[in-house]
Amino acid sequence: MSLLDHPDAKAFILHWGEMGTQWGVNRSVSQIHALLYLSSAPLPADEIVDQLKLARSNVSTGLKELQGYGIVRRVHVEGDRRDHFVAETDLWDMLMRIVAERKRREVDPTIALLADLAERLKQDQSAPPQVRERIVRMHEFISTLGNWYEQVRGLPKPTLVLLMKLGGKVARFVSPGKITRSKD
Amino acid sequence: MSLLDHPDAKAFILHWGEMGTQWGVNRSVSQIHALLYLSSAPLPADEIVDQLKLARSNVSTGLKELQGYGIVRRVHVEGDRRDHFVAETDLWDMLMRIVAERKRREVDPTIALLADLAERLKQDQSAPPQVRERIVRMHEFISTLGNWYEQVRGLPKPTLVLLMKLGGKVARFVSPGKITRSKD
DNA sequence: TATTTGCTTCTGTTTTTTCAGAAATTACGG
DNA sequence: CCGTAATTTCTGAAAAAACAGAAGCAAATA
Repeated sequence: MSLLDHPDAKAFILHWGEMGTQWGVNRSVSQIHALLYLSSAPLPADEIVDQLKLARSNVSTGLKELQGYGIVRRVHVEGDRRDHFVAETDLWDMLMRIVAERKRREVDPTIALLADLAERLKQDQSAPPQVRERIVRMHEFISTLGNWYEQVRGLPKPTLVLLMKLGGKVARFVSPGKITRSKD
Repeated sequence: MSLLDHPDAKAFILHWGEMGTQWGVNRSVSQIHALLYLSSAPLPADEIVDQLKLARSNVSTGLKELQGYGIVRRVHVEGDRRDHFVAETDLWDMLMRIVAERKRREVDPTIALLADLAERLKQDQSAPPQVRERIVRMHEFISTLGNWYEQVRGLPKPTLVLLMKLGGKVARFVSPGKITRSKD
């Protein structure tokens, strides 16, 4: 029996698909992800074809994409030749993997380009000062974000969860003006 | 003289445009944004048309979109009937505005839907337990992220910058196991 | 080793998005 | 107010992306 027959599961899967399109992810890909996320058992590609009414070829491509993000993996099912697929169900892990991959694909190349431009502009006397200054600042800004991310993603998950729950209260430790020094 | 004649400015603008497309933003829109970001003076729409070689109509739409994000604003230029436009140059403000707007447009509706589905599923005995459980967890997860964001965005900018620089070191205050209690 | 089964890659079609130009509307100056 | 300049909205064309089905390939079975 298909998950798509449950109106709520269906609503979830369709919405997830639309979400994807808004963030530059193919609709089919995010629908496949949503379906696997809700599924209680590993699904073979054919099953996904039937439920989402997609062509076999696209399901194949979509699964590859999701595996590239590391949020879907192939599993072997006893006595079945076909590959089966399951989605990551730990939502922290899922988010972290998505962010990591998008950084790798999109942000890192951007930082590399900005570094390059900033470097060249520092030499170039003929460049309009505004251009130099603003590209340099953009480079610094995105690099700073990148460094912050690299540090935070290294923290153990329970710490992250704790920090998240703490919300704005972390600010108490770093009231500006009084620089908090760690006693190493 | 056009900014597009500077190879570095041009590279920046073109790359910014491609970045946009990857995150679900129209290429023209992000190019317009990049051009305004680098520009030393407010630009009228015609100027943008000339430099980026876009149709006047699309520049109009693009500017409206950017104003919707709050990262471009109209300014009046002495003795010129035409509207002129400038981009936000404080990158923190820029980022915060983009995030705020995307949350409003895409995340908030998602949370609303998930709340709805989770609510209904708690009643529904016929629903597969996996479906109920996972939709509920997704709702909790995204809501938690949303709450965290709402708190953090309220912090003064200098505090944010400080926290960012602190990076993973904030973890020292919240070592798991030892729950940090605030003394209110 | 031939045959079936499952998976992927390729190709042409369909759908969606982007975009230019025309038409319409609004604001401004005389 | 009338005419003109500036901007926005509408519409159809062009470009890009998504997709289905076919063909190709690989692996397993017999």
